[in-house]
Amino acid sequence: MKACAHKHPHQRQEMSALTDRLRGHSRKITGPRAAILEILRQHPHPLTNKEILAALPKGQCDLATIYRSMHLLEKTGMVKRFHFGDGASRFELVGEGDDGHHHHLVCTKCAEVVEIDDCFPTEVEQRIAAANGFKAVTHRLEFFGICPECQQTLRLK
Amino acid sequence: MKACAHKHPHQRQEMSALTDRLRGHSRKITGPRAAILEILRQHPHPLTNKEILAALPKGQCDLATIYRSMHLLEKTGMVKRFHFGDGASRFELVGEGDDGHHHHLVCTKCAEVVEIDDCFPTEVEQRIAAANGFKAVTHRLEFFGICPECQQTLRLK
DNA sequence: GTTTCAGTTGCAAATCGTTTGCAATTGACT
DNA sequence: AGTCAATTGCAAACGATTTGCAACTGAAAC
Ligand SMILES: [Mn+2]
Ligand SMILES: [Mn+2]
Ligand SMILES: [Zn+2]
Ligand SMILES: [Zn+2]
Repeated sequence: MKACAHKHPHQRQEMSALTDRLRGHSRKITGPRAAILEILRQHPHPLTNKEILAALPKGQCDLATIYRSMHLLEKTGMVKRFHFGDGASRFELVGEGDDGHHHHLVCTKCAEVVEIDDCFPTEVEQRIAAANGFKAVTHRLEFFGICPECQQTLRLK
Repeated sequence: MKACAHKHPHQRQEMSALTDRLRGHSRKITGPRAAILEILRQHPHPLTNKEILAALPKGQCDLATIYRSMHLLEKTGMVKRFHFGDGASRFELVGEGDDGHHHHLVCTKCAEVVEIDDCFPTEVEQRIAAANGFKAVTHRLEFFGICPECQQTLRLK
């Protein structure tokens, strides 16, 4: 029995580990980047760029810089991009060596997000890939519903 | 044994059936709407609004009208909206009585789309919903990979 | 067939998330 | 401290989508 070999989702990463990873890609550790990483570190859920901006000490960093930073972090595999179906991309820190693949359960009323450990069955995915001659097949999967609190709210109306 | 009771994916619908459904929602059958429905009828895959516009006899209808029509058709349950992760929404006609829930396999190189019949296991989804106290849980799921033709192309480079 | 009017449309302007050009700034190395 | 490529802020540009508004048109009612 393996003891949690690789799936430690949402374990807060050390800031030094993060900056080391950036340096490893020969990138500068700038004020804005450190601030952004700090925000991501503190939030174990996907954040939009605007949410990151709002969480930042005001005037700490321009929105355009956040967009550029997220591209960089995505390219270096330090964050994973998620889509919840509204227009905006959301980003979450990814553990070293992890590819960040996982899924969420989102409340369609209040946007609460729950991290989900289940994944689409590999065998079925492989069968789908093979049946259509596709290679390197992966998937995006998100769940949507009404959270307990919003069920309450609805009942009262 | 039931003979294909409800899942007849992508069976081309009669235009009259479509206009009847719209009338059923007390909406006018206008030139633009008929033209849009005709395009959707002919395409068994999700289309962006811009693709619909391009497929339309030129000048047949304004892009804003297509956006408005897709909202209407979505609200009345005649089309289903899909997200492939690029900015744009895509729409597909939904059979009468069907909710249109299904998934796709998309080539990340050439954007070819394959319709998929598999779905996320209901039992697992229910377990996820129950474990988190969520109600009315559903999911969005799309597969991405490299299609046979693009595998060829890549090999040649 | 004509009248009537709410529903619909085209067009332009507005909005939203995101990208980009550019000149000024700044980490990291010497 | 000096150098220089990488980085940033700011404003303009962009692509998808929405919206205000005046003109227009199905379809129900005469
Ligand atoms: Mn997550
Ligand atoms: Mn489809
Ligand atoms: Zn998965
Ligand atoms: Zn499904």
